[in-house]
Amino acid sequence: MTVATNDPPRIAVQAAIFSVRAGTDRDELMIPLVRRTREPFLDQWALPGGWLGDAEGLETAAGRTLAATTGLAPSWLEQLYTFDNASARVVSVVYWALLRSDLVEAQRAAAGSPENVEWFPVEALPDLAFDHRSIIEYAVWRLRNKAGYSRIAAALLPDEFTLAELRSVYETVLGKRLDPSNFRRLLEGSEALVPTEDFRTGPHRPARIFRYNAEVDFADPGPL
Amino acid sequence: MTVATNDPPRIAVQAAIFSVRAGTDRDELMIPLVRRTREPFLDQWALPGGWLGDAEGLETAAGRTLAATTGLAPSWLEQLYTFDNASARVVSVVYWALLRSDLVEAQRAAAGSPENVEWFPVEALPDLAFDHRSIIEYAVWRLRNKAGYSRIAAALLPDEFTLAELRSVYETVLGKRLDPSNFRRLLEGSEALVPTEDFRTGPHRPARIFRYNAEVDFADPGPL
DNA sequence: CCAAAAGTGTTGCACCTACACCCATGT
DNA sequence: ACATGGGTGTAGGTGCAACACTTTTGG
Repeated sequence: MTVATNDPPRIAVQAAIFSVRAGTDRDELMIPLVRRTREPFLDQWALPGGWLGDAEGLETAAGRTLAATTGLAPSWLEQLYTFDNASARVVSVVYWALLRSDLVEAQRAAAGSPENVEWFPVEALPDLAFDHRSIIEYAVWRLRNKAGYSRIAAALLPDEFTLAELRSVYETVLGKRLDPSNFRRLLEGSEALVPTEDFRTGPHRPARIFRYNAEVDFADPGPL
Repeated sequence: MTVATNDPPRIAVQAAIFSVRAGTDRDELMIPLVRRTREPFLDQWALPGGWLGDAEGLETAAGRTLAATTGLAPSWLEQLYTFDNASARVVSVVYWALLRSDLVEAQRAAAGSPENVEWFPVEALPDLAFDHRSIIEYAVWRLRNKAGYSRIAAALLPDEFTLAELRSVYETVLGKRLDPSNFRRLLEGSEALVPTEDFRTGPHRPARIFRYNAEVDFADPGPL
């Protein structure tokens, strides 16, 4: 692919999309990648994305990419960073997103995966096109970071969940075990969760089911 | 200004540039703005910026804007956010930067301010073009935030400084008074500063002069 | 009765805040 | 001498991590 030196730069939008998958030991943080169908990096895995459409907003374009890749709307979507590739005359705006794991499962069962899309654990990525590996690492860093002071992890779960399920998400995202009792106290003190009257049963004492407090925001003001 | 619907979007780069100015009571956080010379928002104040040049990198363009506005190179430069204005067919990548206050003073004394550039305290901004006011508020939020866990504030001072001078910068950035003794302990425990053998004299006990420890980074991995 | 997870209580440590106090200089 | 800021010491409080312990279910 050759580009005339004075073409105006084109604008691409890409998305690092995260969800969690139940694993045997602990859960895994998963990300969907697409196999490239053209040069450069033909047949390599890459972040899903596309060109910014005429009269299209950046976030809209990111949502469109998400829908094309997963058939779903994100429960969280935030801009990550804007990269330039002066030699290729491309500026690429990368977003990161969270999807509810139950919706991902349902969608896969119903519609299967689109051609050329595959989910990988972030701990075991294949070779990636461009510098997409370091972009993903940066996105993971942001996710971890934000999980510390915000309630984002909730966006990976259904509306209703037990504390153990939520804790498992945090453990997956943060990559370390958390003390159940301390975790409970932290969240019960935070106003972020509302207890329901329902319980999840199993071979153990029933666990109370919670939902998010819709009043509570996800911290940090955002650009606007 | 009218734009054909199918023009490719143009890419603008803007910079929110910060420095501190000694005030009578406490110091002030200052930001340079430029008066617009064309519609829309003719004659209103706005963030300095310009179009991304052919084959120019984003950060390079931000540095160029900085030099044009202040005649200086920043001691800190970081991408803030990318905004779109679909109706105007513009995508604008905003950076934020820190300048050493001594260099700003020296430059003003030597060369004066460029035409149409004026520094304002962030606490007393004029009416601004576009949504630049909220962009500046977001940049201030990021600066405050980062000052908490990083050593950025140092980028606003000369190479050598006393603890009181550094504390004053933190107080300006964070907008609150800090306890001198606790501030000292915090930084002395952090490895971020290296004591020199010099002292700053005045009508009081001489204050030891410090410099930054070049080994210490400014936290957070950045996108690459 | 036992295993397993839910949920409660308690203790200790680390860190931060506030503030009392001494030190060294210029005027 | 004294005013001013530099610099040290210390006591109280807050929050978190670790862990012992009780509770409630299914098998």
